[in-house]
Amino acid sequence: MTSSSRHLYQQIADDIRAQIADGTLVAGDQLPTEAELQERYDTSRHTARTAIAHLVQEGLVISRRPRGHFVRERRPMVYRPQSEFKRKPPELDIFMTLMADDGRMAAQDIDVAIVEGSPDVRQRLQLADGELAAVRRRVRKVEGEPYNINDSYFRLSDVQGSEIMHPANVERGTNQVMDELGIGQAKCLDEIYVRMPTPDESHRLQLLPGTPVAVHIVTGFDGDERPVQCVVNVLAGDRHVIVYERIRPQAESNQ
Amino acid sequence: MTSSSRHLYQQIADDIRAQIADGTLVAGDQLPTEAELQERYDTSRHTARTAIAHLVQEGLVISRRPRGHFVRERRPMVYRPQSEFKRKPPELDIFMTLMADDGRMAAQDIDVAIVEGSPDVRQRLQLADGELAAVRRRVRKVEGEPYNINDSYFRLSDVQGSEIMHPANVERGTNQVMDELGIGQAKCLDEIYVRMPTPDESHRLQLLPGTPVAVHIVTGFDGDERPVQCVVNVLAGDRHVIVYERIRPQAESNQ
DNA sequence: CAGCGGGCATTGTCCGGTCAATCCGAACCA
DNA sequence: TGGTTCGGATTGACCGGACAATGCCCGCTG
Repeated sequence: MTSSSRHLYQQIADDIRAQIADGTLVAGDQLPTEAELQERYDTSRHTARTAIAHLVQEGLVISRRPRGHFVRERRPMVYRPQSEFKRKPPELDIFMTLMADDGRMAAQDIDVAIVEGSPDVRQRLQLADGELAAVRRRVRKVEGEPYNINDSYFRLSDVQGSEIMHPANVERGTNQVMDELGIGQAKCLDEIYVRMPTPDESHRLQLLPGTPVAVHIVTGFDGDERPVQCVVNVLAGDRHVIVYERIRPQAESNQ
Repeated sequence: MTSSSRHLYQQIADDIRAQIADGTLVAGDQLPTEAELQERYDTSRHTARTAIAHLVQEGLVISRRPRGHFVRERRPMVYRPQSEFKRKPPELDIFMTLMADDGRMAAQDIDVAIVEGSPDVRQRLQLADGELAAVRRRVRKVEGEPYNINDSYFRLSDVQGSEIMHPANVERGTNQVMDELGIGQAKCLDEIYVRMPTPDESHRLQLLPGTPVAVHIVTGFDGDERPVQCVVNVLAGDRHVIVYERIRPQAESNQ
């Protein structure tokens, strides 16, 4: 069927991948079982397994033991870092309607702690030696499934005794609270890293094998360029699209 | 050493992962060989291999056959979607200096073609049935290593006969050319998807196993909300940080 | 008809092995 | 001294096998 220079497990994977690409196999379909592949390609179970394992690592296929392997589906939700600063809901949504954005934030587990913070966080908050941070840790869930991990770090001295330290949902938003505390953000810097999850993240987000994560770090600065907040978001790659809108600086129509 | 309920290959992987986390093993260090692990944990080579394979898929470890397995290093370059629209180089670079941003764009291979375009692209450009697109495909390299794939799609009717159709570097930038053609962009929409690479992408970007990609799609609109350009960037996850700056709308200091 | 339980198909974890491919370095030769 | 050859260490690609874990279905039972 395929060329002979490639390894057998690659040929098997290629064949299945091609079937997924051309629509012979669609999302939700079951793949041939390991035993079937073993027979069809006249090989060992080990080689058939290796082929499937590669497809799993590519995020194309999931295993539902002991039912078999299935073609994976992908339904990303829109993740919009800018919405934090925007009053109006976004316009510019030509194709957005495709996305499954219906299911609402059902729940979020919140806990608050006083911590040292990782070097990454300490650096971004420009904490002095020995200075501590407060962190609000949230796991956001949609329909029971965890969607992202959201850890917001503050200088402890900025927020001590405030509403931010209470492990309850702040209805009007923590940004509003920060404004009231006189540490409102004037601008912020977003960094997005892409990598495979740690086993811990994988567990907390209930990620399937072959699912990378996006780490979105927001460092907020007040009017004097002083960092006042550092938010670390870990997003499941298969459940998100990150969206930004950009307007050209000297644009004529700034509706 | 570790608990017994977890599987043996997981224990081995956990131990090595812990050593990487706590600095016993640092970037570039060699891992124990499969034979060593086999003996140390009194197991089969297969199990030792499985443990290492997991670490490879997590992006923590690379194989340099036949020298052994090594702790992977990560040196991301800053990728700044907004720079396209900014005249001045960015300010707000408190910790940016950490990043290895020194090596310059050494080369980029360009080719131009007239294509139908994938459904994704057609939809974003709002192409009518049968309408064709022009595409400038680029692979950008730094020091010989490919860094990202950059495919810019245009409506063929917009750019036919223009400089954009020439497979050569356009010194003053294609955006400038588009302005001159009267199809300048007023705003644009960025989408960022995170997933594992296809084998083709993996090959073109020379990705190591366990490296996800970010797909950054920019749809550019003119003053009348008409899409005039759609750029698809595929970025190697281990070689990029995506960075945005955001200024609060009604900010007082808009320096 | 509902609930329980046991068989069964399938994947997951392990064991054992062989041979090939690859890079390094040391030994050897010109 | 400089190049070349060759062996060794290591990973990669396969083979074969055994048993465990897990849902699902079906048939039995109350």
